[in-house]
Parts: sequence; structure tokens; C-alpha cells
Amino acid sequence: MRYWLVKSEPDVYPLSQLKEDGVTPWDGIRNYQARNFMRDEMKVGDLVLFYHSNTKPPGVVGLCKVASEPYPDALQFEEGHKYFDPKATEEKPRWILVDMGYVETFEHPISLADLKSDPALEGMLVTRKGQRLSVQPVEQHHFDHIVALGRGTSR
DNA sequence: GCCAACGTTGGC
DNA sequence: GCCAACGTTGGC
Repeated sequence: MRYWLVKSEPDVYPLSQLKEDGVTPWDGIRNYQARNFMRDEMKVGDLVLFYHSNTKPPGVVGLCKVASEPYPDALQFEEGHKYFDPKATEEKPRWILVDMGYVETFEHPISLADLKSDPALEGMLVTRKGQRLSVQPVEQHHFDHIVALGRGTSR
């Protein structure tokens, strides 16, 4: 099993919405590296840190999980849609996603400042300046540490 | 294939 | 709202 982090702007799709929906297609990803992670490396059941970006404060607010095999993002075919891609066809889709399923909301969200100041989390991608990737891998020891912080079961 | 221009992300 | 960092586009 591998571990991941996905970013979402709470104004657009907060974790509370995923809690309501239960499962949602992780659509609108238009970055090849992020797509490749979803298409090639995610496995059903992988656990994923849910990160709120572009908010005050940004940080990890809970957990979700990979809930489907990869399949084409339907929005790429919707003419006029923000995520329409004229170069994508049903035969040759360009954008591939997985479903995300709700797991839990942390009692203690971990802000980006917390992530950055915690020596146990040194080297995490999300704390790197200029790191914009919205789907990224997380090392297991980082993941475990964050979950313990989020649940309030560490220290 | 280079690289300038442009658009986007996302912290602050 | 600003702007640094980075990805993408398109002219040449």
C-alpha cells in the first residue's frame, strides 16, 4: 500500500463535502505528473491525506482513500466546461482520474506551518517552496506521524 | 529544440 | 492582492 496527499481548495471542494458525498471522482486535475500518479500508481485502498490549499491556514484536515480503478475524467469531453479539452477523445482520453472515498476528519488539523516546523516531517514534498503538485506521494513514516498528530494520539 | 511569453498555483 | 515558482504554449 502506498500513501498520498491531495490538495483541494475548501471554497471549491472541502473535506466536509466529501464526507457528505461519500465518494467523488477526483476530477479537474490537469497536470501530467498528477495524472500519472492516479493512472499508474494509485491502488484501490491507498490512504490519502486531504489537504486544504489556498485557505487560512492551509493544512492537512483529514483522510480519504483511493476508491476506484483509474478511468477517464468526464469533464474533458464537456464542451464549454472549464475542464473541456479539445484534444481529448473518447477513444484517446488525455485525463485519467480515480474516485476518492471519505475516511475521516482529523480532530486536530495540521497546518502547513506545523508541517514545516516538525523535524519528523522534514523532506515532505508539500513543505517545499514552490511545490504546486496537487497529487503527490507521501512516505509512510511521514503519513503515520501526521495521522497520529491529526488524531491527537501522539505525544 | 530553444526560450520568451503567458497562465496558474498557492503561500503570505 | 501580490508575486515567486513553475508548467505550458507557440514562434522561430
